[in-house]
Amino acid sequence: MRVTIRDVANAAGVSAATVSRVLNRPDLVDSETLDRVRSVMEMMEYHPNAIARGLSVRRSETIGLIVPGITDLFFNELYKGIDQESQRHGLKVLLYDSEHSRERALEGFSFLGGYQVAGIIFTSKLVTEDYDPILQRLDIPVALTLTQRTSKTPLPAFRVDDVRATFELVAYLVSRGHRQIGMIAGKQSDDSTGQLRLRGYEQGLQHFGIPFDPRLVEYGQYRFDDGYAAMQRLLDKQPDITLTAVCAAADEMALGAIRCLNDHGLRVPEDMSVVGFDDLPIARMVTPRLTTVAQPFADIGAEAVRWLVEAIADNTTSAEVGDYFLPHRIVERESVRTIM
Amino acid sequence: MRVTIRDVANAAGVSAATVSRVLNRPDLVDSETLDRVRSVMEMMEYHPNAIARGLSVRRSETIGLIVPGITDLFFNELYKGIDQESQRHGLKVLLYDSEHSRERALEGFSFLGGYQVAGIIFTSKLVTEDYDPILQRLDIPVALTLTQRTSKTPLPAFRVDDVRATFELVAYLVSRGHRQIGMIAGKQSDDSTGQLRLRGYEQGLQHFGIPFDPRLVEYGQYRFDDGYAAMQRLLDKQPDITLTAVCAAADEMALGAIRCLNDHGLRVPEDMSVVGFDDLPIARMVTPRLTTVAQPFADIGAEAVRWLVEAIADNTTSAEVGDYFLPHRIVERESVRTIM
DNA sequence: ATCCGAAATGTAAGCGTTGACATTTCCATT
DNA sequence: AATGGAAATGTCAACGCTTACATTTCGGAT
Repeated sequence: MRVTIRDVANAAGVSAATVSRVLNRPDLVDSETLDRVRSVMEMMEYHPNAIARGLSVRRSETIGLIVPGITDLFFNELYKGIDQESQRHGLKVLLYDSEHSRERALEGFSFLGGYQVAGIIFTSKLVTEDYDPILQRLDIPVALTLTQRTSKTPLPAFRVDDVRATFELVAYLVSRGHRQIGMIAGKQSDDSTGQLRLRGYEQGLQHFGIPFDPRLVEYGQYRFDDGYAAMQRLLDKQPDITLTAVCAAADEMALGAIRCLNDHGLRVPEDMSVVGFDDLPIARMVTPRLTTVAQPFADIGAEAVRWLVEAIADNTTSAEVGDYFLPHRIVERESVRTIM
Repeated sequence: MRVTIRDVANAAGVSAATVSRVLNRPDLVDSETLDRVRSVMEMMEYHPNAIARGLSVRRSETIGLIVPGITDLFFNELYKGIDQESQRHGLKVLLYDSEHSRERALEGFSFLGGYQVAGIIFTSKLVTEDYDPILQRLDIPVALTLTQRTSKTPLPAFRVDDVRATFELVAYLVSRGHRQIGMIAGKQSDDSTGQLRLRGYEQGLQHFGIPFDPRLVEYGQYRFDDGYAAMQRLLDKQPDITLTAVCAAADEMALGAIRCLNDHGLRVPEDMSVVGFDDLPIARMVTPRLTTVAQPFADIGAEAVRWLVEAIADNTTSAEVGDYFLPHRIVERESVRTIM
């Protein structure tokens, strides 16, 4: 049987309330008592029961995190940012993997609710209107990361400006002499991010007077194999179309595209330039090092936590709601060739 | 205010105990009552409070997971395996990142203890004797993954046979005509896995009558940059030593080594063969695809959970303790050249 | 010495569940 | 109709902690 607050109290010759106070409001207890109780705690190896505390104060010092998939390569950085910032505020994070399923994501909310989380960070490709009922009923703050809000419920969204970033990526390519630029975009139907990046691509072309050709864009679900397959389809359209560069909506897809090109005996960047999106840790590990736009995943996570902490403190379920754009950055490496 | 079990009870005209029973022992309640209570729950959107339940039954349906670092590339797979198997048993996993620090790892135990976890999966480079006091005092089962037990406390360890696997890797290299094989090993001092793999390397050489030359081995801490630096040191020793292949103790270090080689204008596998260890998802994404030994991370995690579940049920803190070797597998890809 | 307010500590109820035990209901026997 | 026992339900304390409120202690001002 673990040692409880009462055991400590008895051993120290005080009441449980006093022990509780040395834990939570040490300023309220006599310095002598404080020392005594503390040393007793030490001696007895007392560790407060977070569950009991949670029940008593009616909320745990915990925030929930719902992610679409643990194995998504961006997950690690995002989690790191969230975890570290949470710790700074004495919060614990409870993880929930929605496995890219809408139903599981929805379940996630009530699951986390059962754990009395003080707030929830939600990451997903998409937040649609079917979330509204749940969201509305939730009496704890929710922050979105890496997603655009599309539901009616006002929710803050922490992300980069995907349109702008992709626009700049195209501009970068153009500045290197490219005019025939393909796109491997995110699956449109179920994903707002994919749409935003595609729009950025279109705007980029338009801005430089390059006509948009739908044949130059293929779609995928952000994974390596999707990138590979999309590149393959692009290649199959030759010689109908010709490309000097491909812009992928995610690093993983960019790697897939590169692999596909390599398998066809094409070299990057000599024969084809490829850019990605995300700047995953692996982007700098591969050959050629991938030119891409960096998303500050850790900052995005940390920022979301900060917002949550504030919202929790204010007891508003919606502090300053809106889109919070975090700065992206084009990381120039080796996967783009300059055309004269 | 969330709806509680008593609210449901009132609304359904039964006692809280009955509601509790429909939740936990539906067989004990009249089918009519069952339906009624259930529909009331539905209607009121009742979600049981896991915290209160945990306090009442004196343990949460939760297991703790302590990992050395979230950003370690193998983490995702391991977590996935653990999470999925846990779910199957109605368990939730609570994550704790020790950030590669011994102190934090130790803290992890009491932290998780505070959450009344029913068991703990511990992953780390090293479990030394200083863990013993804590481990011994813990009244919940603990399973190790990816680590060898070095502490006195008997703990089950789920991992691959590192010695054997590295041995086979060397054998593979030899079968491809290599005799001058370098090694990028794990930092010896603080890491048993590193030692095991080095031993496998030595045994491999010995088995094939190749003299062991300490100048051919360099050390790193498993990260990309360590691999890069170690490869650099190896290269610097030329022409004192000559190498046709390098065996890295981790995929990430193998990638670092490859980058280093590339930066020196050397091609893999034409100029140098490289093998890794882990078979991370990225191993198949890079060019050349990395030949490596696959660790079944997900299975390792799942297996550990299964053991834990059993130990929890048996209420032994140590069911069948010992080393559980999971099958590894050499994955032959493109980073090794056959020498005639 | 006396009194007062502040400081320190104690008391006890309550957080939402569960589970041992007690009570009631119901049905099959007789 | 009476009875026994199983089935269904209810009562209440307990889980470990916090917190509002009550009580005691203390030090200074009178």
